[in-house]
Formats: sequence, C-alpha cells, structure tokens
Amino acid sequence: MAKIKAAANGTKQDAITKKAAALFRKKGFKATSMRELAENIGVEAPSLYNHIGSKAELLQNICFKIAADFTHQLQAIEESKQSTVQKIEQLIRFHIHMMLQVFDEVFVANHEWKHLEEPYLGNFLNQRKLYESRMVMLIKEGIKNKELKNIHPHVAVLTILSAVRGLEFWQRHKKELSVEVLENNIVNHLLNGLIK
Amino acid sequence: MAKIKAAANGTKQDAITKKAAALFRKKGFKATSMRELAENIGVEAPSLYNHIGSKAELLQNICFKIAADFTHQLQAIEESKQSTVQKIEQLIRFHIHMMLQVFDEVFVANHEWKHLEEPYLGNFLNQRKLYESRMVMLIKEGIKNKELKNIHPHVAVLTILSAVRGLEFWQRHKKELSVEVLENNIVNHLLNGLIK
DNA sequence: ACAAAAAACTAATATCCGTTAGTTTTGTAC
DNA sequence: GTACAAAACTAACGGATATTAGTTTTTTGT
Repeated sequence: MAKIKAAANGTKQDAITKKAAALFRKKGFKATSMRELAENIGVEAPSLYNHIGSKAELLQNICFKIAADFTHQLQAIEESKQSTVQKIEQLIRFHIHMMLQVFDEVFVANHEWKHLEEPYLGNFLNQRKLYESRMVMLIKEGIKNKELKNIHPHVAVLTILSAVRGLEFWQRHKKELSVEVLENNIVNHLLNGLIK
Repeated sequence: MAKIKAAANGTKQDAITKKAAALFRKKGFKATSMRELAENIGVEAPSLYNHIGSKAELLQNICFKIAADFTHQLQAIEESKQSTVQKIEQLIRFHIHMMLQVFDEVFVANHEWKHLEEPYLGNFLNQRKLYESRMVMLIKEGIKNKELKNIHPHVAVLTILSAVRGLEFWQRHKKELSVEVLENNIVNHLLNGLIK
C-alpha cells in the first residue's frame, strides 16, 4: 500500500539503510527485527526484500561505508603538508564531525560490527587495525619531531579514539552548547595532554 | 549430570552470572542464548532456572552491581580530604582498575544496559545521570579553586569517561606493556589537558 | 542406610525470527 | 488503454528463543 519513499537523492535501498542505522543504533542489531524496520518505514516486512538482499547486508553496508569514509580522510590528511600536531588536530576534528553528522551510522560501525559474519567481520577488523596503526605512526612522527611529549603512542591513539566517542553521550545535551565550543573543548583537552 | 560448580567463595548463582557477563560482553545480550550459557557451564538450559530467575535478571544483577561499585567509590572520594585534582586523578584510576579487574561486567554495564526492561532501565539511567552530575560538580570545584583551566565541565566529564573506556580495546594488547605504564599514560594525558 | 532437599534431566509450549513463494496492486511508457 | 515492470501484499516455512512442567538423579543430613 504505502510506497517506500526514496530521499531526494538516493535509492530506496538508501532510505531503508538509513532507517536501519537509526534502529540498529537505538536498539542494537540483534534486537531490531525486520518487521519492526518495515513498520517504521510503513510497509510489510517481505516488501523490504524488493530493495535489499538481507538484514546482514544492511549491517555490512553501514559498517563498510563508514570505514571507507574514515580511511579516505586519513589518507588525505597523511598526504597534506602540515605539522604533525595540525594533522592530529584535523583528524580529531574529522572524527567529531562524523559523530555529529552521521551519528547513527558511526555508532553502529563502532558497536554493532561484532554481528558481521565472515568474511566481512575479519575484513572490517583488519581495516580497523590498519587505521589504528596509521594513527600510531602519526603520533610517533610527532614524538620524533619533538612536537609531542614522549608518551606511549598506542595508548594515546586509543585514548583519543575513545574520548571522541564521548560525543555519543552528548547527543542528549545537544542544545546546551554550540558545536564549536564542544569541538574546541575536546580538541584542546586531548591535544594539551600530548603537546610539549 | 555435570553439576554447576560454585567458585570457592560465592553461590552458584554467582558462577552463572560471571559466565553470563563474559558471554554478554563477547556476543551481546540479545545474541547470547540461555542454551549457549548452559552449554558453557556444562549443563542443560532448564537447569539454570534452579539457580536464577530469568535471563533479564542476570543482566540486571550485572548492571546494578557495577553501578553500586562506582557510586560507592565516588562517595568515598568526595568525602576524602584531598585537592580536587587529586580526587579526579583517584577517580580516573578507579575507573581504570575496574576496567582491568572486572572487565566483562563493566563492559556489559556500559554497552548492554539498553536491554534492561522498565523499571530497571529508568533506574539505571537515573543512576548514571546522577553519577555524571557529581563528576561535573567535582570539575566545577576544581575550576573555582583555580586548580583547573576554565574548560566546559560537562564536556570534560564525558571526555574522561569515554577515554577511560579506551581500555576496552586494550584488552587485545595487554601483554605489550605493564599496567602501570598504561595507567600513568592515560591519567597524564587526561589530567594535563585540564590542569592549569 | 534412608529420608528430604537440591539440582539435574527430558519434553514441550508459545512466540518470534528472517526469509521465500506466490499473488495482486501500482506505476510507467507507448 | 493496454502491456510490462516494479513493488506492494498475504500466507507460510523452518528454526531459534526463553521458559515451564513434570520426572529422575544426586547430594545432604541424620
């Protein structure tokens, strides 16, 4: 009866994936049923399969799209001509922007990846590991440059990556202060703990 | 056939809850079946119900036990005679210790609480909110004292709480460096971003 | 050794899950 | 307006889920 309405620019599959991300984020992948997703869109569950392959595929698309976005941005930053501190700052700001602009998708990639099936699970974890190690190299470069204190690079990376996730909790308090204040506070907090 | 063996000090319910925490952490609450939990213990699923009330109750016990531990420790720190910076440092170190010593339970309380049912869900979220606001007061106290920079207190709290969760990822690299180095790196990173 | 209590077992129930098959309705192009 | 394609629908399947009921085995206390 009710047709699935595709967003102005995007296929119907995109519209379903977007709604799936919102539900997977709020309730978790396993706790979200296809019937529930369908109801949220205004359609019966089997109708979804005219547009998508499977529930598992929805999760794959969400996770790998986000992983690609982060990887491409890291690539661009690595190749840019800036001081190491500036590179790290720019990367932190990118993480914050992603959290604010595609919150549901980033959240799902961060928390629901464990429900990916092989070979996607292994592939995803490899990408994560590679991303982390490229960040570690960035920190090491900063220490060598004497731009950064002699901290443990891997610990610093994990601290930064986790701290930025704090924005998950911030969704509740969004209206309390501007994005700029929020972003600058986090960047300063994390960078001041690193810089010499 | 196989009996559930209680740990040296603790009931059989405790043994089941401990194993449940490990599985809930690794696979998620919804993705962990009672049959799987039973198999892991070496017993048939219905036998579990001689010792526990329900699957939901297991999650409740895990979440509220951890919440109580954190609340009690915060209480003790608040009442102690120390500088504000020392209080914050001690609290960060407590979070790190909890992550290292009861990792499964803390992880579940952090990530699987959304599967609590009312009224437990509301109760749990209230406790979290209260905990956060008491940490905010601690930071405000430090700013008033001029021990801390004029940062945004709530942002600082969420940054700290999230950063400490970075230890979740650290479980994989545990043997690479000592707990002391790890702990001191994190504490310094977070405190140096705050202190004047 | 024997009675009582604890805790295991098997069998079964109702419910929910993702997905498929088959059919009907809706939208599109000439 | 009529044919074709897209996308909705209903009905249903096989399998997994938490949990209950009822029974048997094991442990405990004397």
